[in-house]
Amino acid sequence: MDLREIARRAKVSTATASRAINRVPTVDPQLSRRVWKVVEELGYYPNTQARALVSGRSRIFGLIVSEITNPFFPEIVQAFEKIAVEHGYEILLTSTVNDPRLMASSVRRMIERRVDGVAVMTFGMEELLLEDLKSRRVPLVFIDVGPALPRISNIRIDYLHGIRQAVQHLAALRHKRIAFVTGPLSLKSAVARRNAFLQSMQEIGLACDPLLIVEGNHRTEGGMAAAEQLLSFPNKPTAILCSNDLTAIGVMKRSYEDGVVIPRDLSLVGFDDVRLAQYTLPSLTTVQMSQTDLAMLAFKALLAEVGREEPLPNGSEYNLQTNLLLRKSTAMSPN
Amino acid sequence: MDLREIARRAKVSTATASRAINRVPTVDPQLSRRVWKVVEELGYYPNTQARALVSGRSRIFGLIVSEITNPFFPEIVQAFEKIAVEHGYEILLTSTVNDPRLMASSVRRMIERRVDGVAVMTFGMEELLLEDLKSRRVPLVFIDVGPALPRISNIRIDYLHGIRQAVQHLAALRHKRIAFVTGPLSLKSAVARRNAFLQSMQEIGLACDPLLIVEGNHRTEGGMAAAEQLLSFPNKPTAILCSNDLTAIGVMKRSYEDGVVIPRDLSLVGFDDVRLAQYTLPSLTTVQMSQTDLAMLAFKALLAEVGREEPLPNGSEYNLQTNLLLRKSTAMSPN
DNA sequence: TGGAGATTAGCAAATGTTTGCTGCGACTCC
DNA sequence: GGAGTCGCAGCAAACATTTGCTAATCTCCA
Repeated sequence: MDLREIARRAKVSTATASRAINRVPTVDPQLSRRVWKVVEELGYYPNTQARALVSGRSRIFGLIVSEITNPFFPEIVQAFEKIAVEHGYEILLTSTVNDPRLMASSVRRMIERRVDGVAVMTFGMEELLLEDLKSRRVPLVFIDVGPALPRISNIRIDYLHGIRQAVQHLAALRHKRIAFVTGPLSLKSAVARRNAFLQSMQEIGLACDPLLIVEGNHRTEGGMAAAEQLLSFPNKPTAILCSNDLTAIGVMKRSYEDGVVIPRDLSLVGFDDVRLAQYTLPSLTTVQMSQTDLAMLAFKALLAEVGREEPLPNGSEYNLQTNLLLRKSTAMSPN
Repeated sequence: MDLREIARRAKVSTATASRAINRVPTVDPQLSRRVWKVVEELGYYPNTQARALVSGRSRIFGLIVSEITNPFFPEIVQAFEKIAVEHGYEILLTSTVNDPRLMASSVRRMIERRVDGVAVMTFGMEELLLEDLKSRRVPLVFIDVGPALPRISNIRIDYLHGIRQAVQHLAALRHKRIAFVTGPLSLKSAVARRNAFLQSMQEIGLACDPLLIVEGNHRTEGGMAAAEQLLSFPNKPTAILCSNDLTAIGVMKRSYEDGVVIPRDLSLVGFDDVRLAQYTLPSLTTVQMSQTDLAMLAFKALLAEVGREEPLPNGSEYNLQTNLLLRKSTAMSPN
């Protein structure tokens, strides 16, 4: 069943049928009604491929995330999908699992499906692989790491604000030896978080023992390994700040196994505020970075770019704040 | 840059260029090489929309899940995406959040994009809304609830196997008062799990106090509410089995708040085996239902259906086993 | 009554592929 | 050497839409 069929049954031309369906105002209301009647009766849905072909717009946005199984991302996907659907867009989701080959294949898939724009939510990996997209002038939106070029937007995340709050919160609880478990340092966002930590410590004149900065991988195992290391020191930290919540969950796990009670013996702060952070034992104090806002900003950035006739020479910028969320995993320092 | 451009530069017709790109064996290797050279040089990617239009196959499969933020589903999405990409398919993901309107809009989006098949992973809600897909002869695959019709496959889940293991495990630990927190009973899968529990209890001659069967919602809050209720009884259960892991995490949370120590005071068993179940405190004994296998079965079912000339009159069936996974949340009954 | 102008329906081209069919050239076989 | 066969390149139609342009009809006024 196609538009011609509709046109035939409504006794109009396909042109008129098309215009009626797209609610072009120049078509006679009576004809329009006739067309719509047939459409409803037959349950006709326009063929998006044909539409895309002639209009040159696929109404698909790509969404590249680093790992859909990291609970941070499903929330983004959900929010992005919601707003996309509201605007008549579809989403092409790819999860790169930090594998350059998968990233390359993602890009290829996006181009083949002729996406109208791509949100790159990998927080700083493999941007070089996006050359193909750039050269095709596909609007892109990045988290922090996008170059200042036409059609490329950036969402700037204020890591410092939330992390400074966290450090000051711990300092107020008399913690002096505060450790930081980073993400993989190949990730720009992980480096940014660590730097925000270092700066916050320095600001309030707290020494930062290099032994207390250990590299994790933004996953639970990394948190466990880091905790194992940190808790083995004779002069162990009394508080640990983590580059993301999954890492903090790993630290919790390892502490539990070692009989270290949180928050009595050890204060713990995460980053991201994944939904599950409310359900850890004890619930996790963490720096919130709103996944919903992030997704909405990214979508709006793309939509704005698609709508622009002449792209801005340096792309546009959006900002996202982070904020400390107090829960139950921090307490006064034991010593 | 399109196929015509490639053909022009390689000095062949578009027909030959097309065949070369699709590796049709009848084209002269020399011409083929010429075409491929140009393709590589220009970084040409075929336009999937045009392909879909003429071939009548979009090479997109729809994937409807009930909630992408439930950690059970991202694993499915990841596995489904992986196998789909390996077979040159794209995936159109929609999350219905158990909202009939969203389900309806999902279906509409799938039809508009002309998906070649849809995997319905909602475990038993709103199948009636899929009429549109059925009437268009789109291959569908369901979990348990699909009608026996041509082009409709089912993945039958053997809930009883794993749940029976769980019940017997608890019985062996001398538990007598075993509670069960169900999912929303509007979900067929939730009912099936509860029934498997009842049957398992009966098999070994354990009484089943109706007060100990309480309805949750497959989310953490539901687990918390259920635990609150169960732990308030004077004659409280010594073990709780949950319809999914999120529920179990809620039960854990509430128990922790009430000072009930798992597994010393209360044994707990989940269902699903989400990745996080390894990281709860203590780690969660649960009935595993492999998300990867589920996704792969679903994909294969769709692929088989797409490849079939004449559909089977009653669709096809696939089976998935469930198995108890022992971890640390169960122990000998305290009394 | 005629003509200008406004309104709106429909023709046909265009989008980027795939593929059935035709036909050309070369080879085989008797 | 000629008929038959085979291999393979290319023409052109088809897929389902949108949209620029043309033309037909109508309105209104001189």
